[in-house]
Amino acid sequence: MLRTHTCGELGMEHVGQEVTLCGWVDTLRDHGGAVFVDLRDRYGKTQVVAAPEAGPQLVDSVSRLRNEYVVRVTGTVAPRPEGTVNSKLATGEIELRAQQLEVLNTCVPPPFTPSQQEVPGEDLRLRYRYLDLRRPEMQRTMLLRGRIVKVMRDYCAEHGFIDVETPMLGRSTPEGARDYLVPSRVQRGKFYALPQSPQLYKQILMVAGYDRYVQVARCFRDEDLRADRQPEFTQLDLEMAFVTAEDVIAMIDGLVARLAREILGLEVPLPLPRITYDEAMRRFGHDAPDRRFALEIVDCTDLAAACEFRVFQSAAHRGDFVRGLRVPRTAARFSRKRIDELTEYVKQDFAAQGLVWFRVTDEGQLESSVAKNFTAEMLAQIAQRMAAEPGDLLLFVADTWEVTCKALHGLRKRLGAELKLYDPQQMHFSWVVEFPMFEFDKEEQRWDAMHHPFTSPRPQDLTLLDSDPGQCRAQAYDLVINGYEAGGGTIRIHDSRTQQKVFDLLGIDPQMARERFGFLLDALQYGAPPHGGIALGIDRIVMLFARLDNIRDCIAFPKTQRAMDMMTEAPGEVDDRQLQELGLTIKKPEP
RNA sequence: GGGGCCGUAGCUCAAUUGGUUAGAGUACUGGACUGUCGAUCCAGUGGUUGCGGGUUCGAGUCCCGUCGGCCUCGCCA
Repeated sequence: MLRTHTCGELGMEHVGQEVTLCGWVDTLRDHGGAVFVDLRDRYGKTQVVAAPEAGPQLVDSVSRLRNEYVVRVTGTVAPRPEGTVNSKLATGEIELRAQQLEVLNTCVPPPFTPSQQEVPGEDLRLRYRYLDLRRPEMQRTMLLRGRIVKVMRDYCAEHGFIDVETPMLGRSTPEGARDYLVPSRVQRGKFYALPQSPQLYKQILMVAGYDRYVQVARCFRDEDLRADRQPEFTQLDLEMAFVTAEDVIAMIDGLVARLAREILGLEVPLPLPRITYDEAMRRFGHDAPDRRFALEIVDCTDLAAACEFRVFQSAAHRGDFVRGLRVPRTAARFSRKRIDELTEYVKQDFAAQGLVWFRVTDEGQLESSVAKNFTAEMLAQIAQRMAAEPGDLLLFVADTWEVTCKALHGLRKRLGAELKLYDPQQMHFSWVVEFPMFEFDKEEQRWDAMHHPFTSPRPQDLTLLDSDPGQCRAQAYDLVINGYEAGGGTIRIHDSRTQQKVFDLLGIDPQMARERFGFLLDALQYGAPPHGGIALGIDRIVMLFARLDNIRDCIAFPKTQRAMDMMTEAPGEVDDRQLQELGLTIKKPEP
């Protein structure tokens, strides 16, 4: 080792020792006679002093150091003179009296330094990611990520899970997200697909009898990015045989509690709270509600049907819904302009027709530009239904079920943050269960799998497969943290007859099924045990545990919104020779 | 594919609602300084205002296009 200690560990107990440190020059303070260097590595910072006693040559060479030079310093640990102790530094009681300096490497003037206070623009940070990753915030997140993954691995190992790797070069299966494709050289014109998840492999491992499987698995989806979505991301993927949904949920409950305890020092009471999908949509308008605050949706469709206000009445009469939020004690803070902004928001982002609002007066009356369209009695009924109190603001959307869900969820999220209805440090873990098996695709006029086509219906809903697929509920469960889907899983279908039925419903005919999932159907015939599992989004969990609002900050080398790596400039063009070998020609877009 | 925000010195930002020579802090370069820790003091270098067009007597500022970053709808079983 080129060093005897790190820059974060020296203290009073080391005084008098001769030590050698290696690190980067974080800051340089040159006083002419004495020069101070803060030497930084990932463990911390230590002040190095080149004092006149060490000789003019050493002082001179230390003063010629520059930001981010990599150096090796040998010297004696000394207590700092009285009054110069730096309490902001873990090593602030001591300093290293330099005797020897070796410049291990120089550094050209960097576009930004880890020591500067302003965080540079994200494009610059991504381009010079190696500098960005030197920043203490980034190092803290990366370390946290490592600890989280270790807890996950330890927990799974302790519970008998076997870590098995599955292929990255697989075959494209239809539905789901768009695949990233890899052309085959040996079989011209054919393609591998990078896995969207190891779903089918892990089911086949269950058939193989590896009854508890786990993998920290990289997954790829070629879809548009978001703050919480990257084209490649990491899942804690696991699967268990001879289990019910309860068993999987209980297993993850234990993991969540352990993560909360070991990473956040938080005791989370188990079992984690659960609500059904239907309840989530009713109360929160979303299948991954942020339950750190209330602001729940209230249905007023029945009142609307009986009222004189045409917007409400006609919505109710055509089978749509009138639902609203009671925003407590905010009427005074919401000008017409601000309400108009919210109206614009629900129109623009969720295609809602509009927003109907009421302010609750000190006397408990509802006032609004549309209030004249209601009888006093109806207003009172609405106020009562909404549990309105003086000073509240009531917001209503009259639209299809889907639009009311989306718009009110959007409003709820936005108002929750803007009005600071929750402590951003707070963590809320919960489950959403009993998802529908299918959703109806109106454009294609057919049923789609809500989760994936291997999801098992609840046993009591099996008959609904034939009679009323829309009512059929799946043995599916999503882990929700602070309004984010942090993981999701299902009990799978383990008999080929049920599987066939589901394929039929989804319009996957036997031949198609054969071509695409033949290997799985085969496997299911060779003694497949009942099985199920879950995949947790590691990047998102790190993001939430680190209290960040963006997934890129939890990934060492993330991609931009256009799926570019700004450091390597991937994706890049390839040689004609490479294309030729693959039998590919590129159709250039017309200018 | 749609909507929105942003792009000015290496970096972070400012620039009178279109007006003269585009500024500040920091970084960088040189100098001074023996106790600093966001060191301080003095001096200096540094600009195609992302790019292209347009409107105007005059554009960093307004308009159109384009490139890039971010947020978002669609999309993401």
